[in-house]
Amino acid sequence: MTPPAAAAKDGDHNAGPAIAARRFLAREEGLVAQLLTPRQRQQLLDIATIVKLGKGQFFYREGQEAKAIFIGRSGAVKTYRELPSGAKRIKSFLFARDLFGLAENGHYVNTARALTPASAYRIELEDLVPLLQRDAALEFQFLIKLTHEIRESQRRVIMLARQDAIGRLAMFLVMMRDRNVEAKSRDVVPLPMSRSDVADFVGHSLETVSRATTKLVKQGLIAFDGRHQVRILDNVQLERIAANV
Amino acid sequence: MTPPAAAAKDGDHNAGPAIAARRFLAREEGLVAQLLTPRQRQQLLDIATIVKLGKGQFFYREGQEAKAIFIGRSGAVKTYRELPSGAKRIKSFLFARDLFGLAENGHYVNTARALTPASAYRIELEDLVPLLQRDAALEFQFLIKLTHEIRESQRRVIMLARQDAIGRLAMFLVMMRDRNVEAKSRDVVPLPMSRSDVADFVGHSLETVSRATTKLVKQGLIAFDGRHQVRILDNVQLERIAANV
DNA sequence: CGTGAATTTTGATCCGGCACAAGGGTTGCT
DNA sequence: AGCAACCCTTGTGCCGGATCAAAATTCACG
Repeated sequence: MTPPAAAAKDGDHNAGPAIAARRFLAREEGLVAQLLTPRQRQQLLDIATIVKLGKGQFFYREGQEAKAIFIGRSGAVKTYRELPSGAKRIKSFLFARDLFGLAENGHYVNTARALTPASAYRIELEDLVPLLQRDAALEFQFLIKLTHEIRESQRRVIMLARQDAIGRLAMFLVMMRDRNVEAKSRDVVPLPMSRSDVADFVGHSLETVSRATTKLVKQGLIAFDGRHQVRILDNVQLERIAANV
Repeated sequence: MTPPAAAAKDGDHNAGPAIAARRFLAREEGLVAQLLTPRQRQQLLDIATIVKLGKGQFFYREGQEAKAIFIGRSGAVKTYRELPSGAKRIKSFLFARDLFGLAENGHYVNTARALTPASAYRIELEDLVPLLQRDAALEFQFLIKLTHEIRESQRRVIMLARQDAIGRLAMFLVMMRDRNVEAKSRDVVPLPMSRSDVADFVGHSLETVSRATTKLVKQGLIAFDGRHQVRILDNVQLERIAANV
C-alpha cells in the first residue's frame, strides 16, 4: 500500500497512463507535452494492468512473443539487444510516460529491464488494437509519440556520428537533462544507469566514458552527487560542447 | 508526358501512393509489405499531388513550415540536417513507398533533396489529418510505418556503434540491398548517392569509405558497375561481415 | 569527343580511443 | 558490521581512422 505522498511524487498516476512527446503540429516550442486527454487516459487505464519490477528484472525479453505494450509509470528502464558477439547494445533509456515494447513480426526485438525499481502500465495488444481502431484520435496520439521517438533516435545517430568522447558525453548529458522534465531542478540530472550502460549507449568503451566524465568534472562543468546523479554547473558551456558538431 | 512503359517500370503508380513496411503483428517473416489497400491508396491519391524534381532539387528545407508530407514514388531522395559546423549529417535515403516530411512543432527538421530525378506524392497535412482522424484503419497503417522506421533507425544506431569501417560498409550495403525489393536481381544494388553521402551516413570520412569499398572489392565480395551500382558477389560472406558485431 | 570540374582513390602522418591491466570504492548480502 | 562482488578510475602501448595532400578517374557540358 503506497502512501498518497509517494504516489504524488512520481506524478499523476491515478489518472492513468500518460504519454509524453513533442507534438508535430502544435507550436508549443520545445515542450514535451502530455499527449492524452483525461478521458483517453481513463480508457487506457481500463484495459491496463500495472507491472512493478525490482531492479534488474525483465519486462520482456528479446524474441518473446509480443502480447502487450508498456507505458512507463515510475523508475527507469533500459532496452537493449544482445549482439552475436555477446556485447549489449543499449537501445534506449526509458522513464515515466515513455512507450516501449513495440514488436516486429509479433515478437519483441529487444529486452527491457528495470534499471531501478520500476513500474509500467501493461496493455495487451489484444485490447489496445481494437481500441485504437475504434478511436482515431487516440491512435493519432500514438502516431505523434512514434514520430517523436524517431526524432530522438536521430539525435542519437547524430551523437554517434561524432568522433570525440567528451562531445558525445556532453550530448548524452544534455539529452538526459531534457528528458528529465518535471524535475525540481533542471540542473540536477539522475543517471540511474551504470557507466557501462552509458558506454554502450554512446558507443564508446567504459574507460573512455570514465575519462570523459573526469575531464568534464575537472573543467568544472559538472559535478557528481554520488554515482547516479550529476549536477550541471555550467549549462552554457556544456551545451556549447554538445552542440559543437 | 511519360510513356506507359516508363511508368510501369517504377511500379504501380496509377494505383496511388504506396507505403511499405514490416507489419508488427503479422507473421509474414522478413517481408516488407505493401500496407495500403487499393481503396486507401485511392483515398490518398484523391488528396495528393505529384511532385517531380530534377537531381539536386529540394522537396523542402530544414526550418520551413511543414504543410505536407511526402510519399516516395520514383527515384531516390536524401534527407539531412546541416550541422553548425557546416557538415551534413545524412538522416536517411528514401525511395519509392517511403514516407518523409514529418514535422516537429510545425516545421521540417531536415532538408529533403533529390539524389536522382525523383517524384513523390505530396499530401497536405490539412487534408491528411482529417482523413486520418476519420479513418482509424488508415491511420493504423501510418502507425505501422512509423514503428518500422524506428526500427530502421535503430539498425543504423547499431551500425554506427561498430568501430570497424569494413563492417559498417558491409552493413550499409546489406541495408541498401534489403530496401531494394522488387528489383530484378537482389544482388545488383543501385547506390544513387555519392561516396561522401555514404560517408556521412555511416559516420566515417569519405576516404575511409573509399578504402573500405576497395578492400571489399579486392576480397571479391562485391564489384562495381560504374559508380552507382554494386553487384554483390559473395552474399554469404558479406552478411557474415555485416552481422559480425 | 574533348575539356574542365567534380568526385574518388591513394599516400603519409598524427592523434584519440580501445585493449589490457591493476588499484581503489561502493554496494549488496548475510 | 564484515565480506565479497561489482563498479569505477587510472595508466600504458598500440592500432585504426581522421586529416592533409596530391594523383587519378569520371562526369557534365558543349
